[in-house]
Amino acid sequence: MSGSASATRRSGCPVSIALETLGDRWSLLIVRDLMVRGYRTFKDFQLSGEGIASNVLAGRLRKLQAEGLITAAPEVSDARRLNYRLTEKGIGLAPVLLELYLWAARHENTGAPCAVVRAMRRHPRELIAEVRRRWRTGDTTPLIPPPSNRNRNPRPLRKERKG
Amino acid sequence: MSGSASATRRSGCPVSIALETLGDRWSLLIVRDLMVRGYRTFKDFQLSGEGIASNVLAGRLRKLQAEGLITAAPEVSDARRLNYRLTEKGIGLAPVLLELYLWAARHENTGAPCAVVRAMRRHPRELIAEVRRRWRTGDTTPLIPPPSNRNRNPRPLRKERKG
DNA sequence: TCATTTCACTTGCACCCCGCAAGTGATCCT
DNA sequence: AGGATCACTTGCGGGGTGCAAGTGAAATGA
Repeated sequence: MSGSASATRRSGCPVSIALETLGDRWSLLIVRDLMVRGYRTFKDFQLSGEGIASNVLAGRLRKLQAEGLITAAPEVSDARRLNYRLTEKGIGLAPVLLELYLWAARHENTGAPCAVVRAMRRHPRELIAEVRRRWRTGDTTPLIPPPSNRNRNPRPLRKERKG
Repeated sequence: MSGSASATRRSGCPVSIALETLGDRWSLLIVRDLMVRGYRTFKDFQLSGEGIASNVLAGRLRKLQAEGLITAAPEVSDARRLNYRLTEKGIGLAPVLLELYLWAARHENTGAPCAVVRAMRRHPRELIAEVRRRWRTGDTTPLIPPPSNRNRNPRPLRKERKG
C-alpha cells in the first residue's frame, strides 16, 4: 500500500499525490520506456535519446523503486547488469500515458504516425490489454518502434553557454 | 498548432513533448483547479492549499498561456482582476487528469471518497462530458468539493530545517 | 593471468530554479 | 483621502539539475 510515502502530503487530492511522485520531467519517460520500448537497464535509459543525466537517472530509479513503481533485479547471466521492471503499480500507469500520448498527438505537432494514433484512439482497451499481457509474460519486444536513432552521442541540450 | 513551441525538442515522442510543458509539480494542478474546482484568479491558486510560491505561480501561468493551455482576460467589473480560463487544448487534458486521479486513488492511500472514485471509474465518459459542458457554459461551481480547508495560511513545506 | 572493456553508478562543479518574505503599482472600497 | 485588495516582482539562500570525469565490480579477450 505504498506505505513508505514520505511524511508530508501537500494535499489529499489524488492528482496532487500522484504528482509528488510523477511530477517531473523524467519519471513518466522512464515508465514509458519500461512499458512500451523494451528498455530494462541503466544504459538503455541513458541512450534513450532524451538526454537524461546519469546522476539524475540514478536518483529517479531510486525514487521510483522507493515508491514501488519499479523493481531492480540482477541478471543471472551477468552480475553487473541490473534489470529494472515495472510493478503492478507501475504498469497501472498505462492509461495515463495513453491519454497523455493522445493529447499531445492531437494538440502538438509530434512525430507520431497518424495511423498509430488513430488505432490508439479507437482501441484503447485493447492496447492497454496488450501492454499488460507483454508485462505479464516478460515480452520485451518494443511495442512502439524506438526512435530511429538510438542516439549514440546524445546532443547536449543547454540554454546557451554564457561565454 | 501550438506553433510557438520552442526551438529544441528532446524527442518526437508525444509523451516527451507533453512533459516538456506539463512535466513539473504545478502545471497539472493549475489545470485541475481551473477544470474541476471553480478557480479563476491568481489569488485562488495561491490559496489552493498546495502551497505554490507566488513567483512560481506567475511563471507557470505565463508558460501555460504561452503554450496555449489557458487564456487570461481582465474582469469587466474589476480591472484588477484577471480571469484565467482553459482553452480547448487545456480542457483536453481532462482524460489525463481523470486517469491520474484513478491511478492514485487505487495505488496510494488518498483522501478520495470511495463512492466518488467508483463513480469516476464506472462512468468516465459522462464525467468528461460534464467537465466539458461546464467549461463551455462557464459554469464554475466546483465539480469536486474543494479541500475542506481552503488554507488561509498555508503551512510551509520544507524538507527539514538544517539546525 | 592480466589488461581492457562494460556496467551502474558517484563525485565535483557551475548554474538555474525553487521556496520564502517582502515590496510594488494599479485598482477598488469607504 | 486612506486603506485594502489584486496580481504580480524582487532579493535572497539553498537545493536540484546538467555535465564531465571518475570509481569499483564484473565480464571479456589475449
